[in-house]
Amino acid sequence: MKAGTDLAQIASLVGDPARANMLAALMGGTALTASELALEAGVTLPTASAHLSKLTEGGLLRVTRQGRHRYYALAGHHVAGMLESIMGVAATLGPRKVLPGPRDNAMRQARVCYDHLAGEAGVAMFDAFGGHGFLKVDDEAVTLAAKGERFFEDFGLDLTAMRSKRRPLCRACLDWSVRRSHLAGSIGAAMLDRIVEMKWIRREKDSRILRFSPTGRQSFERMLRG
Amino acid sequence: MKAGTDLAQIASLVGDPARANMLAALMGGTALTASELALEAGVTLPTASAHLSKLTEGGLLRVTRQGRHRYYALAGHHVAGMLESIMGVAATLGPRKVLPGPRDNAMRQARVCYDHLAGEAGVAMFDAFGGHGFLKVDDEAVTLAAKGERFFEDFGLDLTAMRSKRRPLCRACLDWSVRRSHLAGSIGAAMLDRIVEMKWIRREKDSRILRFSPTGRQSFERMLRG
DNA sequence: TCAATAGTTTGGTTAGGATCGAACTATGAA
DNA sequence: TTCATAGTTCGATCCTAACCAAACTATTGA
Repeated sequence: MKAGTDLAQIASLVGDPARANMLAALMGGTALTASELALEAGVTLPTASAHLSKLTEGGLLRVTRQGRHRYYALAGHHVAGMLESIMGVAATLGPRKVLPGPRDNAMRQARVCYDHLAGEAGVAMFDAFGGHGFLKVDDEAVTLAAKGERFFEDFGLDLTAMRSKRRPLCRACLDWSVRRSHLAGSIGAAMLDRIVEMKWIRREKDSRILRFSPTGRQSFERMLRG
Repeated sequence: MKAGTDLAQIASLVGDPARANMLAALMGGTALTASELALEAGVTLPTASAHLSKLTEGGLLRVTRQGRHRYYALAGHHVAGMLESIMGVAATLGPRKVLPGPRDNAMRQARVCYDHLAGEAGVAMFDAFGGHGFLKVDDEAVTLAAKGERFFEDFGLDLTAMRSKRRPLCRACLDWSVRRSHLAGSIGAAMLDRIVEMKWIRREKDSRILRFSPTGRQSFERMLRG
């Protein structure tokens, strides 16, 4: 009985379309202001404000005030993980009836899943790392292999710093668009950071879509080949 | 926009207290009839019936007819996983104000989480397996070690059969009651089966609670010591 | 100090959906 | 066949919560 109440409380927060759209927008990983989120959800500012209070009250969002702006972000990885797992269930409900538009296609190719690379590019990267023996993949269980340590360090990641954090180094995250796994965890996040830093990929404004630059795609594919 | 709609659709199914209670009851892993679920949720049969149609329609439940009974169960592990992840988020929202009753205490000790052992006993088992080097644990990433293969085979599990399934062998599942991980995946499920089979533990009727027999607890602890 | 922008609060409207009783269908038992 | 039990469908009621407009507060800039 108790468990059910808790379940319902959290789920009902996500269960409203306006709020769900806000949360989906925040899956992009960047903090957004109340007005941006109102626009995203297609409601007026007052309505958005009420929703945002509920979400923060409910522990799903974290808010930081900056001057006359209020930036909202997901409260943590556990929330992001929960949202992805809900999307995962949604994705199993039969293939989409509507044909994917161009926007959806871009999403399917490469997008950010909270703070790491997802979509076909993410899956390809995950598979390549497994194939080269950088990661030891036992379905959902992923561990870093010695060969991988060298590779990631060479690529510019600071593994020792990451190990000191509580967050797991590698994690498999089920991709709702492709129904296969991509790389999450702190290495996943750091890889995306580095790839953006090197300008292989550019984040599209106010969206989860990632766009490869022509040379970036080449470099990325060269990396996958090892 | 699209992602938000999907999110809301699934989440709103879980977001109703009556439905959430039904789902929580089904986390026990056993299929239940419509009347049992009505009782569990505290609603009349007609209401329950409506909810159950929505849940099956929505792809969260699977129903099998048996004579004049209809047995409902979770549609799959992805649904169970989603529910646990929602509970996980709920658990982070500050410690419970109300003191845990005796029922809650039993739950906290040992319960079934869909099909594997959870609660303090589950966490203890997970830690022991990690400590003995049966499992290699890198936070959430868990892999089976050679030493573990021998152990589990000796304990009576058929690993080769499990490997042929799509389900991962080992997975860490965050325990909402203890805020630490326990063992899920097919090995987790098989371990619970075996432990019940050997009568170390007995499932309490119509509940997720597991009760150790006195000798069972001794054997269990002996196993943990290795 | 005044104007402009960001966000919250208040009050009133509306719609969706949860609920139940009563009538109906289906399966099993006598 | 007839009765009992399991479950669904229908119709009506009721309540919550989402929504917006307008008024209000807070921060920045001039």
